[in-house]
Amino acid sequence: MRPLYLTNTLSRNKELFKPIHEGHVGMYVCGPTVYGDAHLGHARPGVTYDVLFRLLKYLGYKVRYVRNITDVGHLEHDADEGEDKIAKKARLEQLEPMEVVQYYTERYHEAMRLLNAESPSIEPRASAHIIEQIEAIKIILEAGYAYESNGSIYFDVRKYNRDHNYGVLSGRTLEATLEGTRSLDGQGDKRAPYDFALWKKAEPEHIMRWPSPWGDGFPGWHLECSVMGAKYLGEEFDIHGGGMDLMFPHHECEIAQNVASRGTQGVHYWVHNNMITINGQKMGKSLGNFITLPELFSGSHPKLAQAYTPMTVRFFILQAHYRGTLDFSNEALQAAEKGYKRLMQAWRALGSASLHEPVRANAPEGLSPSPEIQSVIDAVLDALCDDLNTPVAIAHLFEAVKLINGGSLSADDKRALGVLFRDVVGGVLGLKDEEAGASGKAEKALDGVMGLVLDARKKAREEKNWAESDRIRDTLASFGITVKDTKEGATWTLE
RNA sequence: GGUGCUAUGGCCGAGCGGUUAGGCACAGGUCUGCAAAACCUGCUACAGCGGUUCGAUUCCGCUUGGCACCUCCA
Repeated sequence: MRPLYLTNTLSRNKELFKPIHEGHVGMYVCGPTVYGDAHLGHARPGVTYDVLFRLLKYLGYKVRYVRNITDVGHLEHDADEGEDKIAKKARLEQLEPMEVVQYYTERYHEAMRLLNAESPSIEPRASAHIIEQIEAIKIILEAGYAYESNGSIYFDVRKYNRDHNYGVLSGRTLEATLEGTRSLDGQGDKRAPYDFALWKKAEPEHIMRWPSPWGDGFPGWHLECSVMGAKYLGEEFDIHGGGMDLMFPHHECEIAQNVASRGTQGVHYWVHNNMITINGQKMGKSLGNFITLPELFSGSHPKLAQAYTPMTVRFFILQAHYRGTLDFSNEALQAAEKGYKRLMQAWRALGSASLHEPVRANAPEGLSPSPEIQSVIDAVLDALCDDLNTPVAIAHLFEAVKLINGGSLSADDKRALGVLFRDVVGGVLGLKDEEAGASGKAEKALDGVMGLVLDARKKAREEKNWAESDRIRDTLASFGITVKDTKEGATWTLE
């Protein structure tokens, strides 16, 4: 099996990936809070961990990929009464909380589907694991690392830090944590500002609530990942992914909870993707640069010069390394769109037969491509296995594009590249040709009609009737159909 | 204030102690009735100041700038 290296936040180093159980990988990724539409930021982990999932499978691992849905809601401190986000939205729209959850969960799934992100193996909901969370709290209480205060349970960070290291992941010390802590609502119940809630007492107006030994309430927001990760992947598992903004406090607290409740940090490799910025700044509702995925795909946002297809967005994300910030701008997206199209065009030139075949996780079998082609193939795979270096992999793919466009490839070279595109571009990077293939009835009809039209134009050209030829081309262009004359004849694309 | 990250050519974005990343844009050329595409060529950057080194964009220090987290956040 080809070795895979991943940057582990715990060590801040690139480490050789070794799964706990040979041939199997357990991977947990922090999923969305479903109280609003998925935004540009969600696309980053959505695509990044999808590629990791696909790559692991390509390498031959059997992978269980768990991505949670946070439907209990987190405390919203900028809300009036520390009201639950989901409950607040429900109040505003006069909906049941679970109705909101259902609606946005489906919207999220649709956005991920459009981005061609595969479904996780398990997608557990926090609300379906209240019992497990209560059990975990009991254990932490018994272990002495939590205390009850006014109907809520808090994690005793100071005590924990005496026995263990609170800050292994983020590199913070307790004092450092204290420095920046601001005074927040409901701090009065805590012994120390850095203590975090395991269980929160529900005020009467709080809609989302569950009974517990400590009265009606809801679980603290760090707990669900600890509990669901252990439930579906075991008390120790291989990979935990999420956004860098979750590193502290969320992931740090997860580790503390794991150690306190089961005596192990639980996670072997912490993988963190960086943020997407807009003109150098983080996206935020208050900054007015908050773009949702539906808006991005339809172009309906003042910051957008045009609509961008899901594959353009995916390609755009893949063109940067996941650990660096990625700056969004119309220019950058437009450049990505062109690059993506060029890559797809080369794929098409390779022969459409290889486009939609099922992926088989094998190296080109029985082919003997030229050394030049083989080295490109190796370079692409090496890059992907080097901490998911998709930009370098793509750079090498463009070498292949040049060779393909150059035309003098042997049959074996073409087939080897066909396998590379099918398994890696399609299978691992998850890129698909948005223009390929007529699938619907209307598309098939258009295909036929276009054949007819181009036939007529061909006739006109043979008669050197340029006026008629150009008239057809210009008219088609006004419908958004671009005609290009190649050596093999005219081709067309619909914008 | 604390913690961490970062500073690359017109734009996006890799990388590295000595070699052209790549994409987009731009310019010239080939091809073409024209256009587009494709192909070829050009554009050779690494914030500033010191240091280590035979040699630094790549390592170290300082300066200046940017960003993120510390508060829900992908």
